[in-house]
This record gives sequence, structure tokens and C-alpha cells, in this order.
Amino acid sequence: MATITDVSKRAGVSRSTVSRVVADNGYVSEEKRQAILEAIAELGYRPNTMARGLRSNRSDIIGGVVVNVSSPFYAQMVGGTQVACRAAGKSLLVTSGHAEVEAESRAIIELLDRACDGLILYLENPIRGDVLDILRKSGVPVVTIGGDDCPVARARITIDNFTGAREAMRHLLVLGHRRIAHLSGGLIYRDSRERLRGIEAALGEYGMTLNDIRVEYGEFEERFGFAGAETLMGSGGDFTAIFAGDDDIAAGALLALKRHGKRVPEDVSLIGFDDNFHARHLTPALTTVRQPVGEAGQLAANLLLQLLGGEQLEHTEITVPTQLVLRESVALPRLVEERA
Amino acid sequence: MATITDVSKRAGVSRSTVSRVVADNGYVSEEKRQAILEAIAELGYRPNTMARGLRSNRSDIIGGVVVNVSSPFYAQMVGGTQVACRAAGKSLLVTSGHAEVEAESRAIIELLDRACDGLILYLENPIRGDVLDILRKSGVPVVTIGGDDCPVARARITIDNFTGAREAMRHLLVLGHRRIAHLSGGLIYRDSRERLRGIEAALGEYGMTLNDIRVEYGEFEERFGFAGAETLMGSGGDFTAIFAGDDDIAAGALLALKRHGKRVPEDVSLIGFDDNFHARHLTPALTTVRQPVGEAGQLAANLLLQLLGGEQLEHTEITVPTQLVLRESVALPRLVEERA
DNA sequence: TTCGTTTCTGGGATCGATCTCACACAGGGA
DNA sequence: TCCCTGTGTGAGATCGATCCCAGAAACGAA
Repeated sequence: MATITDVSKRAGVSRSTVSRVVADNGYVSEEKRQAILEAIAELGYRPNTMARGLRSNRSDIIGGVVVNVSSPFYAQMVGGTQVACRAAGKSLLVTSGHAEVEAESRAIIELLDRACDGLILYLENPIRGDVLDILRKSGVPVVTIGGDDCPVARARITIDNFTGAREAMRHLLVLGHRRIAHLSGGLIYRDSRERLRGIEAALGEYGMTLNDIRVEYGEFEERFGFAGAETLMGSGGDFTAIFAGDDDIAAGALLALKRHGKRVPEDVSLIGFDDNFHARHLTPALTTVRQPVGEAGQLAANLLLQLLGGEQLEHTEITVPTQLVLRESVALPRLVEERA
Repeated sequence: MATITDVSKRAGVSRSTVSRVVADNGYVSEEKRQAILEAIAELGYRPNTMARGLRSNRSDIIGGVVVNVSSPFYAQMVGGTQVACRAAGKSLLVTSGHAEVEAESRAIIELLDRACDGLILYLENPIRGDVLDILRKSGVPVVTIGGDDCPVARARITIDNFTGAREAMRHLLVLGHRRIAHLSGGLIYRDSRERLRGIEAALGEYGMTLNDIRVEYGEFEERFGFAGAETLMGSGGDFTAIFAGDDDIAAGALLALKRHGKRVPEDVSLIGFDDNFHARHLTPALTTVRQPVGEAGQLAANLLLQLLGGEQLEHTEITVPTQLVLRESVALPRLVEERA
């Protein structure tokens, strides 16, 4: 591989001058600039990122941590982030945190070791104290998506789970549903808690509280949707609508409902959250709340790039809106009464 | 940040000795080793990856190119690769090639610039000549997944599209289907071509050729599935089964079939390819061919790691098997005759 | 002419590790 | 005694860039 010295010799100038041309700063005569560019082309010179990084303490790498890169949800987010990074000439190095403190900690440390210029974190746990210290000491700017408030984060993207869940719940309430069940992804997840708050808010508008509906807690997984719906039906089954914590849960619930001969939406209305890849492929197509995941990832990247550009955005918080997507899985509850 | 010199001073030894302890090679007395480890812990020393990389010409980064990181299919592959890389203490840097020559070329160059120790490439186009030269000159080991034969690849993972498609087609033929349509993802994709070969092979076993079935060419997209099925039905619709190029196409076709009042599988059997996230969520659940994408990604990483370990695997080729997954979308064709 | 400013260039230190080499010493074996 | 091998250690070169600084040249203004 050709080095900057090779180029400088070929062009008959010093390394400094070559460096100036490559970095496009400082004064260089047009004549030498041309000679250098020519030499670069002839030798196929590409600057050594390691050497550059070592000296300048920048890597042009943005580090990212998400729960799981292989899940479609996070993949979409990463995709959005990558688009923004690429446009700015940065590479994106992404790691999975698997929603475990230990893995998340290691992921952050690894990225820091790689001398990332900045980090985008989607964590499920609060950052461990020692990692927080290292992070703070490193001075690397951090943007978080979702997750809890992180003391080192200079900016934060929040997905509006609250409003999304409130809208979804309102939708059911407006149509006249009152006997409603919610299959929650579990209180350990901030997302779940936010959604519950949204549900509560909607109920409040109708003079109801969470106590007036049936709530089951589980995991963000299809099998919980199935099991949860089974439980609901086992114990009376007196409900006209199910609000699932996410689309996977909804898919499981749908299976269970069908197994019990319940028609959706004629007998039971079903609503999900996420608008993931298979929401519209379910039968009936699932009414759900769309999260603009890719946009969130892109926004996070742009905020980080601004920070890297020297802009001061202390504790900026951007909330990206969710959107209720009406499909076929929700209907008026009176259809149930008619059958009865 | 503490440097190796800080550690050496604190422990009262030379940098060389510290380096030996960190790299765990060469002779170091137990006494000094302890002192050094202590100093490392106290100072929170972490070796600078840039400096190390610059000197040793290794980055411990594996580079990957896939078509599109945000698609679930590739995300799964990347997930598998990452697991293997992590286990070996390597980071994975992935970029999207978007199935375009230009983007794929840039992606490879970028990874090379990052001094990746090795590359895993899932490309849709043959590598451009100039990139090939750079790649060759760099001496970086390359493993390809799918895609065309790549001259620089030291090993290659192939997903057995041929056998998968043959099995799927056989499945239809064994059940008695003869009037069959195939919605191909398009001849520009190697995968499509392989699948067509598989289809041909199965047909051959029954004394038939591709001319005996109806083939429509399009894209690996749901809307082609819809349009393709519409076309089929528009022109007579004399078929008892559709073999879709992939599950997205199948999903589109299913929509079109339903729209025309065709029941699946009673009126028309439908079979897909991929076993992607929504295959089993369709109604009826889709019979399809599973591609072990994650495993392929993992295998590729392991091969690359072997290469990095110095093993000679010139032109190794591993074919990972596909598997027919029987669900609900295929039935005997005679049901159609009965209705008629 | 002198001074100041702008333009242009190269020397050399520097980033933080690795790695080769020289050397010291201990313990055998001939 | 001499030599060899194995063990342990540090000095210093090196990787390939960046970047500060000194200084030259050109130009105009005073």
C-alpha cells in the first residue's frame, strides 16, 4: 500500500503538503496540488485510517448499541442511522446489547475502545456505574433512543409511546368498547410503562381507570400473546377488545382467539403496536400503532452529527410521533351484543 | 486516558514488559506481571486500538457487505455473523450494498480503508475490476455468501436454492399438481436462476420442462406477487398451484387470489421461499422453503476466522441446506376438480 | 527601503502501541 | 572453565499520518 511518503516523493513535495491537499485545508499552490492529486491517483493512495486516527484522535466511526441487530425492528432503526452516517462520511459500528446489563456494558466499552467519535444507544437497562464513569471520562458525545434518561446523553430521542397508546385506546373507547383487556409487554420495559400511562390517560377521559380493564403482564413475544389470550378466555372471557402490547403479542393473541372460534373483529377487536413487518399480513390485517423506527434512528444520527460538528445541544429531547394505522382488526363492539 | 507509558511508570517497568503482559506473550516474571496488572486496574488502562492497529496492521474488525441491513432477511444473517465474530473478539462493521455496483464498490473500499482483517460479502453484482485489484492487492481474506463466484474469495457459502426449489416443486408434483405457475424474482438474481434450475430438475423427473408450466418474471416484492397473480388469473387462470419466488411474492399473490375469491389451498395451492418473519402469520400459514440465513452468516464468519487463523482453505465451498416447511397453503389438486 | 500580511512549504515532533534486538543472568552439560 | 539454552528486561526503531512552527517568497502599503 502506498503511503503519504510515497506520494510526497513522487510529487516532489513534503508529506505536510500532501496532507494539506488530502485534508483540503491550509495553503497549497495550484501547481503542486495538481501534481499531488496526480501522484495519488497513480499510486492508488488511500490514507491509513489507523495512523490518522492515532494522531488526530478521530475515527470517523459512530458506535451504536441496540437490543438485537437481527430483529427487524432494530434492523430498521440501524438502517435509518446508517443512511445518515454514510451521508456524513462516517461508518456505523453496531452491537447488540441483548437487553442485558452485562452485554450492554461490554458493548459500550468495546465501542469506546474503537475510538468511536460518538455513540447512539438504545438500551434497556440503566448504564452501569463504572461504564458511566468511563463514558463520562472519554468525553464521547452520546445520543440515546428510547430507554431511560441517561446522565451522559447530550441529546435524546423518545418515541411517543404515550400518545400512541392513548390514541389506540381512545379508538377502542370511541367505538364503544368498555370491556377491554391489555396484554402488556411487562413493567420492566419503559416502553410498556409508557404505553400503560397512555392507556390510563385515555381511560381517564371516559371516567375509567386501569382497574376497569383487565391487564395481563408478560413479554414482548408471540407466545405470551397466545398464553395471555388463553388466560383471558379461560377466566370468563368477558371482553370485546384486546389491546396487545405489540404486534407479536397481537399475532399470538389472534392465534388463540381463532383457536377458540372467536372471530376478529366481529367477536373481538384486536389492536397492536409497532406496525411491524407482518402486521398487515395477518388476517384480518392488524390495526396498530406505527412507530417510525427508521426515522428515529436517522434523527438520532443527525443529532449526534450536530454534536460532533460542535453544536451545543445540552439535553435536547426530541419526541417522534407515533401514528394509529387503521386496518381490519377493530370493529364496533355492538356486533358482539347482537350475536348474544 | 491512561497510556501504556503511564502503566509502565506506575509499575516501575518498561513499556515493552507491559506490552508483553497485555498481549500475553513472551517472558514476564510473575512478580512484575502482578504489579502491571495492578497498575492497569488502578489506571483503568485500555490499549489504544488505533496505535495497536497502526503498528501491527490488524484492526480486529471484520467487514461485511449485505444488500440492505434494514431488511429482516439480511439482519438475521448479520446477527449470525456478529455472534461468531464477537465470540472471537472481533467487531463487525456492516454496510449496505443496495444491490448496486457503485454502492457495493464503495462499501468494499470503505471497509478496506478501515483496515478490516477480513471481509464477508453478500453481493448482487460481480465485483468491479478496479475494486477487485485493490482487494487483491490488499491481501485481505474474503468469504462470500450467495452471489456469484468471486475470484478473490478464499471461501464461499452457498445457500442451496437449487435443492430447496426442487423439493418445493416436487412437493407440488407429488401431490398431483401439473398446471403450475411460477412467479420468479427475476433472472438478474442468481438466487432466482438457481431456483429455476431446481424447478426444472423436479419437472424433469416427471417428464416435464419449464415450458410445461407458466412462468412470470418480476421482482422480489410483494407488489409483483400481486400483479403476477392478477396476470395469471386474467389470462385464463388455469392453474392449481403457484410457486412464488419468495415469501413476499407469495404474500402478494395470496392477496390477489383472495381478491378473486380463490381459496388457498382449496382452489389454489401456494408455496413460497425464505420462511421469513410473516410466512407463518399468513392465513393460511405459508408452506415455504426455509433458508438458514443466520447459520449461513455464522458459517461465513467462522470460515473467515479460520482463514485469519492461518488455515489454508483455498476455494472452500460450503453449501448450507434449505428445508421445506410444510404449513397450510398447499393441498391436493383434486379438490379443484371436485368443485368443477 | 522597511514593514506587515498573505501565501506557500518543509522539518520534525508526536500520537500509543508493537516488535526486534541486545543484553543479563541462571542453570546445566561437556 | 566454557558454552548453550531458557528466562527476563529494556532501549529504541517503527507504523503512517497530523500538526505546530519556522521560515521563505510575494506583494502592497507606508
